[in-house]
Amino acid sequence: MSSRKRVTIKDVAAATGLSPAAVSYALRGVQTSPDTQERVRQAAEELGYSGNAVARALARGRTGLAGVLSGSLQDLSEQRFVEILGRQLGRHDLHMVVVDARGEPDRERMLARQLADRLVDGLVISPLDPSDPAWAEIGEGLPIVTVGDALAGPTVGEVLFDNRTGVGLVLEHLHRLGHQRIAVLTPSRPSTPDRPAERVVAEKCAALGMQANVVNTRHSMEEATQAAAALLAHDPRPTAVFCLSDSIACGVYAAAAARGLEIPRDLSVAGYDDHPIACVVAPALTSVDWGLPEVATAAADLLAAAVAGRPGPPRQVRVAPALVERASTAAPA
Amino acid sequence: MSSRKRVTIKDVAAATGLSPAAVSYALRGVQTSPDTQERVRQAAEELGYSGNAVARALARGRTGLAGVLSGSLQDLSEQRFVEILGRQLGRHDLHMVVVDARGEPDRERMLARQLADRLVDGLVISPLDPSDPAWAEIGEGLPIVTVGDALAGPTVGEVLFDNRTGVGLVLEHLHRLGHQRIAVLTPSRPSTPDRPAERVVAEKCAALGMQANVVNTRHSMEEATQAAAALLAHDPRPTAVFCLSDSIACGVYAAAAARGLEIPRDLSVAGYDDHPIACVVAPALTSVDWGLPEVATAAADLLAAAVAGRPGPPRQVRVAPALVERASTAAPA
DNA sequence: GCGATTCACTGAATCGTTTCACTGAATCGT
DNA sequence: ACGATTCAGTGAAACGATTCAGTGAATCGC
Repeated sequence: MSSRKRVTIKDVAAATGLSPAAVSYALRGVQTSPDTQERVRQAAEELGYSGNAVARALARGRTGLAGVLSGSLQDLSEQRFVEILGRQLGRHDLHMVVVDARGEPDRERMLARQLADRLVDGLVISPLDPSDPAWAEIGEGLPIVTVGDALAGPTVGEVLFDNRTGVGLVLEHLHRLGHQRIAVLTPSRPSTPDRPAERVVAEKCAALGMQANVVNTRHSMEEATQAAAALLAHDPRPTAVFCLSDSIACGVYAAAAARGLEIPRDLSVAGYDDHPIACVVAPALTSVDWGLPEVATAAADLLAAAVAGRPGPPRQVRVAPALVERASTAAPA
Repeated sequence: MSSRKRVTIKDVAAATGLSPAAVSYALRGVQTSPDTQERVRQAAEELGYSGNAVARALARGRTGLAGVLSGSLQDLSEQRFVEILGRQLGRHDLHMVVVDARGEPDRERMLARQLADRLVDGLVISPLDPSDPAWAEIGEGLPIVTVGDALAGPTVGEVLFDNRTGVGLVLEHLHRLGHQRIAVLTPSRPSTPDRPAERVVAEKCAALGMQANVVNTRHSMEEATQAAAALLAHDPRPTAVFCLSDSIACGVYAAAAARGLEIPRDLSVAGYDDHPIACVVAPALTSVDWGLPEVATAAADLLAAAVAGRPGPPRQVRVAPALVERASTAAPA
């Protein structure tokens, strides 16, 4: 590609007859006379000089990069989260390194380790497996902000979802409508049956005296469609499906359509996270709103504060869920 | 956070009585005896050593990072593109730095410059303003793969959409159905009226003798909803709306619902990019499929090849569009 | 048994910045 | 006019790896 060599600060120094140190100062407008600054700026412009971010990062001990470790980027809501988070991190001059655990806790741990090697200044993570002891070690050397569940290790900030309430809102809603035999589609892998959200589902169903068939799938619409198809072929068929993401709910819509089931007449469907498309699918999807924009903003601010070295105890932000009742849930036939 | 200092290669060297160089070699399993390697590995483990990615990047001249410059991350299809691209880049041991131009060409140029400062090994970009002369300079020093439109500068690979055909498929479809007065919702900012896709729209409409009202909006569903609301309040109302993304189409759905218009009876709607939700919205959305997974794979492979220094001329991949007719388009009333 | 090759490892240079500790000159207050 | 501050700028030491050139020792072929 580039035939001629990269131009460094030394080249600018040579061109201006200054020392590299002076150039470094001048370019940042400190400790130098205005006319020197102008002279340096001009020379830099002419030579086409544009720093070397890696060298700068090594010297200053900061890369300006924030790691974002998504549990599953296939989920529409996580995609949206990344979009908004990026916008908010940008306000603090941080860029995102986005990596995707794809629902696999092992991969999540591996990626966190990789990123922690000083490539990123901090990490935002919505953990698949918040109880993994590895977090203690990783959080030791790197500012972490966790989103969703509390982490088994030190963090600089936590944006915690009250999943107990969130799950409760949906299950009580379905219970109130008269559903007794429901299915729950969760994005967990079998290897982490202990995820907080799922534990809450089991507890709450038991408390309400509902019979719940909990099925694991992934966030991809395609896989959720398959899982839902299997579920709906079951006899007796559940009267309602609670999906732990709106992406999964979309999969259920597709499976229901394929089977000729009409929502909500033949089947109630509830989602989770309240993605904007919940209003556009038909029938409009009942879901649980967490105020994702505020969540992302809080996460970004917490991380930025820690990266900038602003002191303070790990701050917690608790976000409350709100059930948004739409047209996809009704009393069973 | 971390009370004790970061452990470096020198610490491992001291612990094993070797030189830093030897440790460096041993950890990569070259030029050292097996038992030394084992000894080093063990010491590294005990000390909790885990390289410093920045220092490594400086020494080797590679960061292992690929920049991904999205035109507008609000677009569901771009989000999906990022997800798949990340998966494919991962196969080549590249992580993604994801940045969002948010539809602003100026921001796009600024971000490209920022990333180009050796922070990333290469850049994947779906350009908002492919004709910007700045690309020449940026592409000079950095492997770039462009997705969508050809860039006004050197690249190592191009995945080109045949927008002429893609736009033509939709417009001909609408024309065939009998639509004469249509609206086109594009995500462009007014500052780049010259984007290839839009130019094609104008040409094709003229060729078909259709009257097209081209309106700029953004990829966010909310903004598209507003733009569509204004559009639908117009008298005479267009009989069809062609949206240059499925996200925008979702906005039109919302606006149509708010106005009590039934799709496709009162209004035909066509999308672009064929996101999976096109099947789930109601009525199912007519859209144009580009084979996004293949596009992302091609882009990742092209970039990885260039980053790895494999030679070869800039390869071009042209992808052909396919119209997917669903239930959102019909003959006007 | 002897020169040539391989092997395992070392020391020092390198990557391109930033920053610390100085220095000589100019400016200051008194 | 004199000691004390600022100011603009320098040289060298970080930052933490990789890698080049070199060095003894062991191994090889013959």
